Amino acid sequence: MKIKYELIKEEKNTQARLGKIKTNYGEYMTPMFMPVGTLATVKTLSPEELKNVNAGIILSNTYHLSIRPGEDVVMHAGGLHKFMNWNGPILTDSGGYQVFSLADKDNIKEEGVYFKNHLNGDKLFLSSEKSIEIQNKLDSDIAMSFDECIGYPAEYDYVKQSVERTLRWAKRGKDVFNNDNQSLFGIVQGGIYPDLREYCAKELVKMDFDGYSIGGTSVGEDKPTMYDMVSMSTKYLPKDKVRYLMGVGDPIDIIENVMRGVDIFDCVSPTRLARHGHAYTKYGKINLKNSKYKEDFTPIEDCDCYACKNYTKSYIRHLITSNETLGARLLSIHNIRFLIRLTEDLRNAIKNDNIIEYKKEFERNYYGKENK
RNA sequence: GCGAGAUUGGUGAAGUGGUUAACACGCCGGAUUGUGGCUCCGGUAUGCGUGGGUUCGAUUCCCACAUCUCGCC
Repeated sequence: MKIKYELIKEEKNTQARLGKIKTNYGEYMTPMFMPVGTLATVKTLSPEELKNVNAGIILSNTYHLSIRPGEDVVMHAGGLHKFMNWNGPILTDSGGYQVFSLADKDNIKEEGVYFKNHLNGDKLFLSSEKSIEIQNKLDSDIAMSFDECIGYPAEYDYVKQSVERTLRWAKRGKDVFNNDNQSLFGIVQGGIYPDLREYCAKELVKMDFDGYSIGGTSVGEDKPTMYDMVSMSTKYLPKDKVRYLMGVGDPIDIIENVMRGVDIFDCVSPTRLARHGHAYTKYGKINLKNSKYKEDFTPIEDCDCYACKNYTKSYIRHLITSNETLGARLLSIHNIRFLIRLTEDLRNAIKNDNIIEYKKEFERNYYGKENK
């Protein structure tokens, strides 16, 4: 089936929305946070551990899986869910972000993008049609259109022609898309330019996608600019479809963008920060590698996750500084749980129409002096 | 006991009669937003075994002492 979004409630004072999405693998409330599992694994976590932090949809990647093990391997395994033993919904990114992070601008052509395989240097080609075909074989629940994620700063003229091309790619992908068991999202680009965001969003809506993403943010711009980019995108998206802000993020960014009408987020931060020894806490991000935690025999914080229920900062610090994988795993569990719990709290705030107060309180703690 | 060589941060070490004593590791911090776990960026010896001497100036040259290593008795 296609995913279905049901708008349950709009918050009184902001554009925040409480919703529910129905998928092939159950129903989930939004706003929600999707852990990133690029290579068919949320790094260091087992599916059981993901369930235990109350994860809903997880994200995986077309480009990476196509290189290794190859989409045919995944297909022969019976699809991504069976392959990785995840019986929840999966969204696959199209490889569009890799256009931004891995390809040379000169290699972005109308027909598609020429990459150098980041593992062995092999020449690779990814196009709108090919991305859809791969995602089809991977058998994700939600596929993304192939787009160009534009960096910042970018000249108006470049962004304009890039948006036009992204729209043509979206159309081409949709034309070859033929799978009643998978949904397809369009991606709003347009950089920092309001008229291009508007144009892109409206054109995508005309094509009638199953959901809409906002891309091209968090690529070097400052926070107010990023929030504006989101506002000028959600403004033109239909209320009866889900909105997904790609690659964000940071706890404060999640709150800010929920207030701008975003339903779904994903970000590598919780797991990447974990691998580098950082933990989110109510009182801000902490670095467990700091020597002050050497003999801190208390949990990371008052939290319901497995790491906080069973381990101390001192022990996790020891694991991280010793490069033991359990350290990264415990911190990943905590950080993902932190962001998922944040979205749970935001859902309550929407129900109670007090999201502005919630944000103020959150920021007071997060940026406060306590525990620093 | 005699002879030779050595002694520079937490570690391995480079180096020079004249501004801030190289580099690496470690350590101490920081970064990380549609994932390369890679990585990146800062900081880290007021000091060159100890005490004298030569010199305008010594970690560098000279002397004594201490300690270490290797050889000989």
